Amino acid sequence: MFSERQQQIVETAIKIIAQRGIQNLTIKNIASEIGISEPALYRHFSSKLEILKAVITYFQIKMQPALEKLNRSINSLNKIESFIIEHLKIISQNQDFAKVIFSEANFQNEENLILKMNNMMNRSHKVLETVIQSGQKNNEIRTDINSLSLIRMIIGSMRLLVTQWSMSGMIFNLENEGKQLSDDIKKIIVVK
Amino acid sequence: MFSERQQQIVETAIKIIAQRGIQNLTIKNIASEIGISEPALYRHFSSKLEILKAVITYFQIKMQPALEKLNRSINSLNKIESFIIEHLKIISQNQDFAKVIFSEANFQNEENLILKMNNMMNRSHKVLETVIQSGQKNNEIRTDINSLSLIRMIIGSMRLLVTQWSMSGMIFNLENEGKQLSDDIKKIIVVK
DNA sequence: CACTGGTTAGTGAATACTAACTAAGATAAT
DNA sequence: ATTATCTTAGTTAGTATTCACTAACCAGTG
Repeated sequence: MFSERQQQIVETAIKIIAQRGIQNLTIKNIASEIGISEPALYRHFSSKLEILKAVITYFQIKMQPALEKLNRSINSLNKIESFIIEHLKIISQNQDFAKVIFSEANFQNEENLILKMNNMMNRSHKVLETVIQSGQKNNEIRTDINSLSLIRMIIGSMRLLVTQWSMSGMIFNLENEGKQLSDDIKKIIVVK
Repeated sequence: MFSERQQQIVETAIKIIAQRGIQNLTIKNIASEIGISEPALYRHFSSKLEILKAVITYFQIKMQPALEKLNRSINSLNKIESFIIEHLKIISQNQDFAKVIFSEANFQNEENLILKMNNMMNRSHKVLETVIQSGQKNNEIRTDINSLSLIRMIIGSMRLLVTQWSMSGMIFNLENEGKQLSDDIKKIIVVK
């Protein structure tokens, strides 16, 4: 899908956004970070917009395993734990992701990018929704709470955790803190 | 604190960020939206950075009442409900806020702005933390869940709700949806 | 000898900000 | 009360810099 050079460009773009903000994502900065000239970039992407689209696609590819692994659990609560832990594992292994992935606002002014970003998010939410609803049917997850609220609490707290981790300068261990959060979420949603 | 013109500039800046993204927040765009010339802006703010600082201060001022009103309740659960509802009420009355206020990434490349934004957030979290901890002492809020996790679930779900509202084009009623979320949160944290 | 992936040199447009000037109103001196 | 001066908030016309992107050329590889 992406050539090696294209991958390098996308990774460099993410790095620049993470470290210096989207305002500093310029063709010149990407090129000089890689060590090639500006026009050389255009041999690999036809425009800056195409690079941004590729950034989102790259996220999608990288985060995919977090959605697949949860099928290995049968129990709904374990699936939810897996959903949380696997997402956080990938993010903590790709630290630059944290500053960029949940900042929809970064891409806000390009219709295409919003759509692409929304699709990615929605896919993720849909997976969690399915897990929750089947868990409620199986009487593993309490049914006196709206499933939409549960989704918002789970994904919302995950996202906030990542934001806090990123704003703190990655000062704490994301996976450990995620395990604690996941345990607390399980306690809260389980049928007693 | 802010002159009328300064207020108008700040409000226009928020409007532009909300509608066209931070990349389109230029002195020229602010000026022409207001109907004055670019240099006239510099009579009111010494630089673009000062305008962005003022944007954050403006948020702080506007959101302040949401933190004050919760003291009118005695019950901890009601305080939490008030925390959620009052925040959402202000945001739904200032729709442009939604796209900007929770996007820390927008201000990511200026040390001063990150600090200012973090302070604002932390103040808000501290208030909620106090409520939760005193609620746990009074046996109104369950103590088998880490208070930090509770904070993350409440604020995280609130933020996600606002993000979804904003990304959907404000298609649903934020306050109603917030009431539902708040009810579900109360159910989940109350001691039974 | 064509293709791939580089180069140098440049373009027009946009950006934050400045210089120099001005008209209207407030304040102060006579 | 009139005149002189200062301040405020605006203007037009610029500046240097940066931006995304292009033209034209070139060296190595199959």
